[in-house]
Amino acid sequence: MGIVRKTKAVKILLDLFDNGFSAISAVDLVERLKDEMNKTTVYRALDRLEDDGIVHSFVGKSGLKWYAKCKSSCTADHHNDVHPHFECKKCKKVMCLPVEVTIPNIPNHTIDNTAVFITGICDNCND
Amino acid sequence: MGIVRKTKAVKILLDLFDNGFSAISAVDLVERLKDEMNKTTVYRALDRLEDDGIVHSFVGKSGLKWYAKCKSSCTADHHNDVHPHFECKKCKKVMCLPVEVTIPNIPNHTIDNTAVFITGICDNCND
DNA sequence: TGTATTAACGCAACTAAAATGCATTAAATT
DNA sequence: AATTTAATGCATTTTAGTTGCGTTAATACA
Repeated sequence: MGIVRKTKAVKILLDLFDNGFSAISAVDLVERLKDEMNKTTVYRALDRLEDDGIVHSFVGKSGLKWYAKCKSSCTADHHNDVHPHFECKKCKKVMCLPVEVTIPNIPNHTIDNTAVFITGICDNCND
Repeated sequence: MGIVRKTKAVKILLDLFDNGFSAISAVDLVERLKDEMNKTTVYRALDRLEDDGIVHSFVGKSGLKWYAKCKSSCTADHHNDVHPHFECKKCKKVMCLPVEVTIPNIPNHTIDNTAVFITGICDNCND
């Protein structure tokens, strides 16, 4: 369960997440890191980082898996900080939105997890 | 563009959607209809049905593509009736929720589309 | 109602994301 | 420094979905 060893791969990944990616897809990471580590390593390291609540994942509109660093202290089974993810159809960037989305109460349903995925045009492209 | 001919495949699909599926994944449809039509046919017919605003699609938590029949009159480019989709982790069923979800205003962002995917336990399994 | 047109189909092959098995390597622990 | 085993690399596999192409069948029209 979770990260046990601070390997080179894990350090590189954490460094990438710290240096400004709001969110990045697994595919992008594999491509970007192809000279530094095997794609299997990327997938497995991301899995462990997610297990430890260091990053969270979500699927984009196309079904691709995206990763972003957690803000608050999330754990394996408890992800606080549930925020929408936004994909700009112009610059293709995906980012976490620091906004609260409230889901109306649904009778007799137990809500476990809510994922909100928004597409549109981001502030940067909206000038 | 869209459905032009009422083929056997299209009729079978529409019949399935009418007879009680709240939502069904493409994979499930391919499996369920494997004796009646080719998987390529399933994918292509679903594409056309979606183009015509007869069904809508969304990606589940695992990245699989799901389809459900549209309630209101949706067209190719305009899907009214944007509702959350709910996956029960017990019975694995996915359904459309007849609820409004309001996304808070996000400064300088143009919102194009919003997908809300909720996981939890449905009313049927919650007894 | 028969014939022509072409959308839709079936099949095989392909693509891309992600997972798996296994031998090897390198963190951590002593 | 030696030991332990988590983590890695590489090859292979799995799975969802797509594409090309020859054939079939739904529609239109004579």
